[in-house]
Amino acid sequence: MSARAIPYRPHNHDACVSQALTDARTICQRQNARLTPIRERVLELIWQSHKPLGAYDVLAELSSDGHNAAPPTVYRALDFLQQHGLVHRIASLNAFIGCTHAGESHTGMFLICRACGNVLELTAPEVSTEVRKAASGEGFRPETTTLEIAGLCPRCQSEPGHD
Amino acid sequence: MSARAIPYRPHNHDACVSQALTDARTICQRQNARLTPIRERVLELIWQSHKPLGAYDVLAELSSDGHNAAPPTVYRALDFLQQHGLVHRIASLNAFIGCTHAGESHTGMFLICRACGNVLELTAPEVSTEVRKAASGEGFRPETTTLEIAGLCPRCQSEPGHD
DNA sequence: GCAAAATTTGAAACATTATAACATTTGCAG
DNA sequence: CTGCAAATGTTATAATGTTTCAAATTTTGC
Ligand SMILES: [Zn+2]
Ligand SMILES: [Zn+2]
Ligand SMILES: [Zn+2]
Ligand SMILES: [Zn+2]
Repeated sequence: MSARAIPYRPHNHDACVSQALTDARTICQRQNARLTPIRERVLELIWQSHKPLGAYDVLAELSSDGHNAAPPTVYRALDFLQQHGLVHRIASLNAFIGCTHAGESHTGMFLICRACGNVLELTAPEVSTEVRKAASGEGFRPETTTLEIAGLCPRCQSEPGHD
Repeated sequence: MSARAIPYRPHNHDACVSQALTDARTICQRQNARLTPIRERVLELIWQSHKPLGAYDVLAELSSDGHNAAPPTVYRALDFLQQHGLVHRIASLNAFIGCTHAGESHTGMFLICRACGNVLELTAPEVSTEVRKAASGEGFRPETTTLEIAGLCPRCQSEPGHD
């Protein structure tokens, strides 16, 4: 819930992870939700980088932990984490990423670099406002928004092939 | 490429379909693309309603046509139709829907009714503008936008359970 | 503490969506 | 006609996600 690093550039990512885990514990406590070991481990795995991770990638990591897990284990953990706003699903990639605005009420907008795979989550109130306007212009009552932008991140525009 | 019907309400849908097919023929001719029988049939099936259709739904329809099709047949036809801007894939549903702005350069925004399943495609320039602004504020160069809004259409707000 | 209830996890099978690889056919240019 | 490229057929397989029921764990009421 403090200032966020820019995923596209090298940074102390361990700080991202431990911040995310700390935030998650706080949030779950506030919501009387149980952040069990499996759930916490899945969150940690999702946060292993700023590139979205597929459910089966998580599963593989759990297995190499020695944990004999099946797909429902992962999907259940991911459902829980989504429900409590700790991870987001990127529909265009069938993959999951840690929320960088956990605890804040927000509608995520995701900038997905097609070259390096990193994803930046933004909150863009002006976008949300225009979306709401467009929807209500049609009499439509919006509930959930999926907004994913694929393109090139600053770094991949200037140094193709990094990472 | 004329005025569009509102999917949420009863309308002469045959007119939607024949308009879509006519437009498709024109567009493919202009682009020197071959709208083969299979591709045209898949487009017609996709247009059978304003509810997105899964690839395997299309496959099943083809089969009941007596056409002995396999998944690649459908996915190839859908790829072709997408490439030529005749259908869109709805990422949040893993399903496909006919483009109502074929031939116009546009970025679709989809209003998806979670009750009746109908989808309205909009072009919202203000939304696109704000998205571009938000992206360039991060130095990001956007290429493709996925914008899908789930919620309740006007009809399902007032008459729950129709259709 | 202790038994009943609710939540969480384990495990096996299955369902759905999508692609890979290679053979065959079709349309078209020369 | 003939040869080439595009399109389709065919089979198999990969990737993603769900259902179902049993077992274990945690919470709750007493
Ligand atoms: Zn980081
Ligand atoms: Zn990048
Ligand atoms: Zn219609
Ligand atoms: Zn509706």
